[in-house]
Amino acid sequence: MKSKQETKQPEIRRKKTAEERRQDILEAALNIFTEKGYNGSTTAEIARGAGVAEGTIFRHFATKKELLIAVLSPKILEGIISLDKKHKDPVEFFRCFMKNRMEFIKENDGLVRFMFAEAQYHDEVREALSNGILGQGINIVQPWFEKGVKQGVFKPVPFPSVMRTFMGMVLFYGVFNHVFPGLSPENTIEEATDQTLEIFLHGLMVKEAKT
Amino acid sequence: MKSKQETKQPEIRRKKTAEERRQDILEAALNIFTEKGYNGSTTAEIARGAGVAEGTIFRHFATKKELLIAVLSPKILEGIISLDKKHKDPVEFFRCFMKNRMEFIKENDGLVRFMFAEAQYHDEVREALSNGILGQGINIVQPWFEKGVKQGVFKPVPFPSVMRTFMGMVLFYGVFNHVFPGLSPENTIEEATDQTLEIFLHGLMVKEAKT
DNA sequence: AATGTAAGTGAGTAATCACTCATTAATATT
DNA sequence: AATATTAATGAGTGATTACTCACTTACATT
Repeated sequence: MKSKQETKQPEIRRKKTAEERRQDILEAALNIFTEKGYNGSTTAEIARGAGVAEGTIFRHFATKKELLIAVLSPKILEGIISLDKKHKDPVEFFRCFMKNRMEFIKENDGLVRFMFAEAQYHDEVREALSNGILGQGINIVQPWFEKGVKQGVFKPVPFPSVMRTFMGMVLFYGVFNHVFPGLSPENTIEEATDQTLEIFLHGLMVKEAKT
Repeated sequence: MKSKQETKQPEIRRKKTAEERRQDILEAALNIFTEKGYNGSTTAEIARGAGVAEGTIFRHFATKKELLIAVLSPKILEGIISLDKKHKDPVEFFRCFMKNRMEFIKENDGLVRFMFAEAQYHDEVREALSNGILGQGINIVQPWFEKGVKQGVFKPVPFPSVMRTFMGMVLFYGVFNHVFPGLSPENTIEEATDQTLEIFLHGLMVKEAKT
């Protein structure tokens, strides 16, 4: 009789390290969270997605909320830092930065929308976003903006407004395409970036039409 | 013995019309939804907020989701239409429109954030938003934009990009202040609008710095 | 006053949820 | 080989959920 060996699972035990299991869970959680939202996702579904038992989740994360934080924390800074090149002038910097950000958003579209959606309801998400994105974002953008102002190429608009309009234009790229599909049908990232940057830097009005 | 008269509720019965009750429920639902999100809100809590029994909710709305739709539907168009004045030129129109929109968002901040947050997860919300806001928005904005292009005051940027950047800047005003409080500390709507409009119309760069 | 109808109620219900725990198994240590 | 440790399991649990329904009540009609 081969009862015990065959009736029980023959293969699903430990073939991965604890860390790998953790990553499986995080990955599945991210997928399900972004699709259904935090409160709309169940730990059972996440377990299924990760290919583990539900109890396993709680061995790695004390609560569901802790799982949420763990999912977002690394993602919040990811991609922010990748501004390695030395840019010569502020305009060049903003061009690269916007292109870089919009590509990131295009690729991590669901994640970005999820982060800002859940930030509405969870203090922890809001704080993580605020500390991560804003903190890093300011550190990177503000010096370049101020340099541009000093050089006389940028207007002395208050920096928060610059940051706000910039982020709004860039972040809304993902939201817009998701909520209003069918619009901007064959807009490539390059075109979208160029047109967004054009408005951000030079505005919608033609120069000659000065008041 | 006064048992039956006193143990039961002495006063809470019909003093309002069915329509008034419905409005009470919608109002309470809106408050609780915007605070905790759709899936984070319970019908029990909404009933409490509206001062009715839980069963009463389901006499007016078949399901919780139907309540969500009923909450949003009128709000989606509200305020959109209030562009009654005849504007003389496109620039003037965009100035008024942006000011109008940003005031609306400032006042209905929670609602707006809620709509876009839930649009991530519910097809019905997305469609309502898409049909309502975009449909009406395009009808209003596009003619003015095209008029401006014909007059030579606006650049011939593809309209979707104009709409997207405009909406992004405007809508993100509410999100920004909520997610990143402490920034732009004493920014009045007027200042914020002016600075946003400045960037939208003329861009961040000074004119002389033409390439 | 009697009766019919529409509105409101809240205890009840089946389903679902996040989370637990006793048990089992895989690895490390001796 | 024996033992200890760590990881994984999934049936079970109490709490919570959206929704129901038998009943009560307020009003309108006669």
